[in-house]
Amino acid sequence: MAEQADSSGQGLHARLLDALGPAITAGEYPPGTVLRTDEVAERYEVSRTVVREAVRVLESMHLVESRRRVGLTVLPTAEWNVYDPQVITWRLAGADRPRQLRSLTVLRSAVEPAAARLAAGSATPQQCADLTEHALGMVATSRGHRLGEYLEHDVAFHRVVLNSSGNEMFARLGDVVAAVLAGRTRHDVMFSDPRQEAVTMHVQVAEAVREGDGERAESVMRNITVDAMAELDVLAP
Amino acid sequence: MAEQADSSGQGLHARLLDALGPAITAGEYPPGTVLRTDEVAERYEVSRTVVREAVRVLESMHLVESRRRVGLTVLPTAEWNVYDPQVITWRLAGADRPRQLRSLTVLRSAVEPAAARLAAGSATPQQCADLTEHALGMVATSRGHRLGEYLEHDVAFHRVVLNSSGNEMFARLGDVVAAVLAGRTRHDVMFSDPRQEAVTMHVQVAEAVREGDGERAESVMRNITVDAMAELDVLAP
DNA sequence: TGGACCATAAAAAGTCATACTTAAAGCGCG
DNA sequence: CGCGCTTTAAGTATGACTTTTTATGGTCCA
Repeated sequence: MAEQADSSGQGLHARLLDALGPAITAGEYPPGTVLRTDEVAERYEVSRTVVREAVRVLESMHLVESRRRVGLTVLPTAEWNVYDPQVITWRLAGADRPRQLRSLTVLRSAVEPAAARLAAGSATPQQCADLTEHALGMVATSRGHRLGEYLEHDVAFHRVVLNSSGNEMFARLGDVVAAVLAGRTRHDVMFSDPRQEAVTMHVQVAEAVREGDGERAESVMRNITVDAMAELDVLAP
Repeated sequence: MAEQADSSGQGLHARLLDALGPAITAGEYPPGTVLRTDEVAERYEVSRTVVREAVRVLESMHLVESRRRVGLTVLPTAEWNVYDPQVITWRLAGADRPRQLRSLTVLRSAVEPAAARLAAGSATPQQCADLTEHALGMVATSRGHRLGEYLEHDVAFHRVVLNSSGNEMFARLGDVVAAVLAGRTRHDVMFSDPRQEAVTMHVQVAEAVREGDGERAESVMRNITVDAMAELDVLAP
């Protein structure tokens, strides 16, 4: 079973965060808006302590700035820590989800081919096995409207590639890729089964990595990401 | 002048953060270590309020986890939000700086060529002008041990490329690139002037972007990053 | 006698209210 | 026009109380 995600955590401060974060990232409090601690405390019926803790976190995400005698100022979008998983989650849940999905897909297009190339040079036998397993899993579930299972294998596959690259910066993008992939199928119900060519390419990446052919792994993965971009162009405005 | 960086901020909680963050990322409190709020409060001579605020931030960076009846547990490295600018700063200042520099350079190698290609398709005239200006600035300062000025142009150049890509995820990596470039020259005093080929390549990227030649912009930028990787291999073990 | 299960106690984080300190924005006076 | 005072809101500290979770210990059954 999938984990509970890390939003909606326990504790008042976490719940306040899950109220403020989405509100800010959704533009409900546009940049330049000034809030006061007491005001927030009253509105959400929590103590100032709780508000301050939540604010410290928002501040570390560069969503707001707290200044004495002024209050909490919502910062312009350009300042936000857009790599923070929580910020990504909030934005994906909000109004500019399409734009966000596009940004992330472009990032994927840059990172995943590079990761695949590196993976070919440093994946462990276990990782190669996992790769093959999930690629075959995708094949097996690519027909018959088993999108749920298909997605799980797809996500796992890309996670393994990123982890196998041996680069921790790449590895940490696993959640991002998962969010993008999940978003794709969840957003609009995909009636049709995945395209067979896409499935085949995953198998090929697994092969290339197993054989240590970085060049080919990168190249095929690049085609996968090109596909993803194209798909996005069809679905989104 | 360069900005004051956002570490060492005002406020006790920020200072506590600047004590705990580097200590944790440096492995001074290894993963699994358990701290208690009161203990920390006493050791750093601050109130529990302050400790809790700092902890909330560390928690949002996934450096620690706070559990009732247990305390603050330092999380394994794999959990850390390695894209958080503050975490990057802390780690670059610490012991595994070389490893960190390498990770970030690999990331650059994946992202910057893609960014250059996009920039060729969407850079404004102003951005093209800036690009040319900084490329020429690099040429002008590439001889005569003017590394300080050279670095400034270099950083500015790469920032403009990333911003011109029109992708906010890429744009936000400007600080990372700046940190890597700065680290390169600061770490070991570079006696020799930059290689002329490297300088020339920057001029070529500026040209390609101006002419809208994404293919070439990407290709030359890729060579620049290959150079950066090679340089790292020479300097680091 | 040994093990499993449940109730209870203790420990530490979480929450709240309050009092007090500090910095800075804005106003008014010289 | 500028200097300083006032006022405001964030920052800090403390103590009392709540909640959750772990660990302990004891009982009951096999």
